[in-house]
Amino acid sequence: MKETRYKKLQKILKEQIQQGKFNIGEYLPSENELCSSHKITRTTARKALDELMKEGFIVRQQGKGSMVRERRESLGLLNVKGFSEAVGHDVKTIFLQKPAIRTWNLDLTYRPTSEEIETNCIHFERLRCVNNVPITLENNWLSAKYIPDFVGQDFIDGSFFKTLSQRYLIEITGSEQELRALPADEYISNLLQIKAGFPLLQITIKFMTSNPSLNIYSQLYCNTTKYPIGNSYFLK
Amino acid sequence: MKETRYKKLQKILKEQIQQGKFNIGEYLPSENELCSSHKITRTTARKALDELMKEGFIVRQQGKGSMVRERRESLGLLNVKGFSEAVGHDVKTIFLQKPAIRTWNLDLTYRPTSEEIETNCIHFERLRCVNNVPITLENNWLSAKYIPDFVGQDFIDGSFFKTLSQRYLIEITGSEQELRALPADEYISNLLQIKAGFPLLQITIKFMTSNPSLNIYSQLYCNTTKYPIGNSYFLK
DNA sequence: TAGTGGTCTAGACCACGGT
DNA sequence: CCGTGGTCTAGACCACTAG
Repeated sequence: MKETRYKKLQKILKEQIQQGKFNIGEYLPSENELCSSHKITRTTARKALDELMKEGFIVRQQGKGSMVRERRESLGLLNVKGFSEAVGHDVKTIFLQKPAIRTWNLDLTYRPTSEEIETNCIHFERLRCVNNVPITLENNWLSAKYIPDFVGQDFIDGSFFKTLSQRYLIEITGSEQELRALPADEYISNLLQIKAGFPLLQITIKFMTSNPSLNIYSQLYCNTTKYPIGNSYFLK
Repeated sequence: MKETRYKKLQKILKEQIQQGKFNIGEYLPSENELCSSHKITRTTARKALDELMKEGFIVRQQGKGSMVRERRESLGLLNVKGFSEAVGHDVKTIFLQKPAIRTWNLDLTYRPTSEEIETNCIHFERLRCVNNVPITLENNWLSAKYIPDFVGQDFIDGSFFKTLSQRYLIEITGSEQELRALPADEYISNLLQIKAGFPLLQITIKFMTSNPSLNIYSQLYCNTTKYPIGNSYFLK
């Protein structure tokens, strides 16, 4: 992905927020200050701030400035972020099935395109644990066509999305989700160490990527008792 | 709310999409065409298209154009849209408790600010039905301070958000949500005509508005068996 | 009144898609 | 090759906030 100027600034500011150089409630430098310190125009600086606002890092107010927001300590923005971005918890991942070529044997709301279904399918299954308690069961399917040599290799930093980005230059560009509350079946209740029939949040996701022919299909089952799924949304 | 140029264009295009002047899969006029036909610059035209993309109406692709997207026929984008925007269903709303001044007696994740808690609280409870089947129980709390004469009046077109917008010029600017799967308790299971213990999707929402001192606190219990909650998200 | 973010103009160059 | 959207510049005026 092209490293544009606004993305560079966005990344710098995000890291500074994450590293605590700007604490919650504090204000980022003003747009004009960012312009002169980074030798860019306001349009570019605003674009970076717009993106940070979309991601929920800041709120902006006319006449005041760009204030760092409290990002709720749920399991983070599940939308397009990876699980590993969840903060403040000891998060562990266990592969129940490592990535391998399998059939498009999925029972999902979002069906693969006919183009995809003619290709090989990569599938993997992971169990996500928080503080050593299994919280989420995750299944993923995607076409093998555009990601050669994907199976057998480890993920970069354990992150699927980072691997796609750094190794294949594929970025997530959007998602569609459907949410259901369902009783746990036998298989899942064993894995999540709960009683069968216990209510779980099922999240069915289709991730779109920068490659229009490549989508990622995921299905999650979440035990939301201790860690509800968080989500934030800002219009302007 | 100020009617800026990009908002005018955004509104025009959105209505044209909703009215079917541009069908799914078709392309909107190019940015340059919109510029000349509306006598604006590309910056302004792009801002309108950016907003439409954020709302999920279009996808844009370099070299091709802005294509009208299929908006899933679940129960719509529950994020910031009202329930009444759900399409393709016979939706009915029953007030269990009409808007009235009550106490801030809520058991929510998102707590009112200390500023809000010193004001009077308006509360109302609604049951939303699809095809005459009760699907969602909804509770809402908000400060009475900035919306004089709210109680006792009917909603415009039955829409709470439309009433806020048209009668008080208050717009929704963002939201935070938390999602949980929970077993139905006695009260809710009666209302939704399901067995006690049946899994429900609980959505706890804090809506932020254009008035920084006014937030809306909502809690929903959804029977997702027939109508899952939909949600889409696009980055650029 | 000074400084902030919100909107807007009139250009420019680039990367991508299809011809 | 041309038209598309993506990025960027260098300005301008406005509305809002706070001292």
